[in-house]
Amino acid sequence: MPAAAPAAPTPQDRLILKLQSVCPLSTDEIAALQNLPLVVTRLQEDADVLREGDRPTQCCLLLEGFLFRYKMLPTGARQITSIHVSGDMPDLQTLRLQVMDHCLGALASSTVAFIPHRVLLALVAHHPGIGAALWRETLIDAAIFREWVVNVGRRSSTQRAAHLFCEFYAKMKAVGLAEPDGCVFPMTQAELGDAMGISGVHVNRTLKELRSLGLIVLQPGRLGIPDWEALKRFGLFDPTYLHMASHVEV
Amino acid sequence: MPAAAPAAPTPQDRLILKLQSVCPLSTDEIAALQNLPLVVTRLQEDADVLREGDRPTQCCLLLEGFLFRYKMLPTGARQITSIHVSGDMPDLQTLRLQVMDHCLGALASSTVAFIPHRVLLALVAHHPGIGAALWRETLIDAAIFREWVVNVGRRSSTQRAAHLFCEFYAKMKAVGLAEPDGCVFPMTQAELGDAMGISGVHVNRTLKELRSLGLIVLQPGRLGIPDWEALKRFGLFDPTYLHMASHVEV
DNA sequence: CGCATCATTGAACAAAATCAAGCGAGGTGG
DNA sequence: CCACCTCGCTTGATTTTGTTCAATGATGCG
Repeated sequence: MPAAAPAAPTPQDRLILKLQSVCPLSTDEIAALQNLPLVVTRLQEDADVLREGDRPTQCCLLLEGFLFRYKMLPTGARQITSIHVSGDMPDLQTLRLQVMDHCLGALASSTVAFIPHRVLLALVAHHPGIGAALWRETLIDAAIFREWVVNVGRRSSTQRAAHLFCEFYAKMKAVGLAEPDGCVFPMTQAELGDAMGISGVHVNRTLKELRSLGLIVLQPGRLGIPDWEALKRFGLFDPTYLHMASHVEV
Repeated sequence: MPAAAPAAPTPQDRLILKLQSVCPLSTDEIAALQNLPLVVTRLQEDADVLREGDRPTQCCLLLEGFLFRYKMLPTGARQITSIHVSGDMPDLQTLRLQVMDHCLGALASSTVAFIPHRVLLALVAHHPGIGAALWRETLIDAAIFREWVVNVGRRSSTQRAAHLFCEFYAKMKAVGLAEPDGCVFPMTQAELGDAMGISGVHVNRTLKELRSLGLIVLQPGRLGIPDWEALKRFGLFDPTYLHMASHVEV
């Protein structure tokens, strides 16, 4: 038997941390979450977790990697509607909305933990605080969608890209996955285009401009941010809509 | 004392109807809703119910008229993110998100009923079914935001307008406010532009084209839809994302 | 090495913004 | 009553932004 290592953070711990960053939890509630039965699964890059029309019976908690939500148009065009990092539960809404109106896929190879609806519903029924925290999670999701409508509808392509990078970096920082001058970044230019509502070619020119302004250093797999304040200013980024706990700094 | 008229529908009734269209309610829960204390208020056109940064202590139920949510950019540009009809609670998220990250205004003169957070929170605590229904309401809200991201990001301006009209008509129909060939329509062309992420001038040309295709008949205050199926087809409108009760037909 | 994917660039074209002007209905005050 | 004003709608001309098509690098991997 191996010697007891310093307690590795379990998937449950990650969920507890996430919910506590949103609402305080009681000892009882924490204990209940500790005992949550989870099925941990590995996802290939580009694999779909859920497709439009699916009626899932479980929710997933993203442990490692990146997921994203998107819709396909009959024309073949794709619009990405959100990007998710560790700790997110991107299909939490299926607890109350039976049928998926969009797809959920893996932007990079990722690890997720599945929790049956049955278990989550029981948890919410017995622990109102957890229910409140989960509800709040979905409301923050909605706030981010609103901001994306603004981003796609009313910002220039350079501001749009800057704003997207700001949001991504802020989310990464909030879960401790960012360095002071950048973070991992999993999106290709084509994917960025589908997220910003512009063509891939135009993404390239847009990034070129941001680069020439010294606002970003984009290498495959990594987003470098030499001057965070400057990027925020340029993208007119106001993190209020992320509704982060007051102790998280952006 | 006036003779008892045939029971006029109270604001409470409207809320019950709305929630029942989303989740079945128990007799107990219906009784609790019947006794909800409400403050009915009249709003002028263009009046704001809430502004960015506000920390409201009540939610509003739209009884009559039209509200809309929007964000102002530092540049002065505006993006409308949703349009609301009778029965909607467009600030329900304030129950769990203390600070407003956007504005809520009246598109036309309207009547709303205010319910204190305190009362709603007690209701949710004692009646899980009502909590589930309210949560679901906010999730449908989020689903509509997702569709707006797609609309603004990936549809041509004509499809975009057609899709917006489809959504509006479907929502009006669901609350019994539509005729077979159209409905009241409260938006000016400038407001349409701010909802679709295009300029006012371009809205005009877009509408001209939809009109010339025989898809809409737009008079001030009214949206005429000569051929609903044709409009749906043109706007690639799939109402799944509205998550309406199965008995509502679109 | 050869293939696949992603990034990059140029050129022609299309969509939409901007600027500018005019029209028409409704409301107000002299 | 009518001149006048405002607001919303409409249209043309010009410029900007972004798309599409096409081709070329770069990189990594079996």
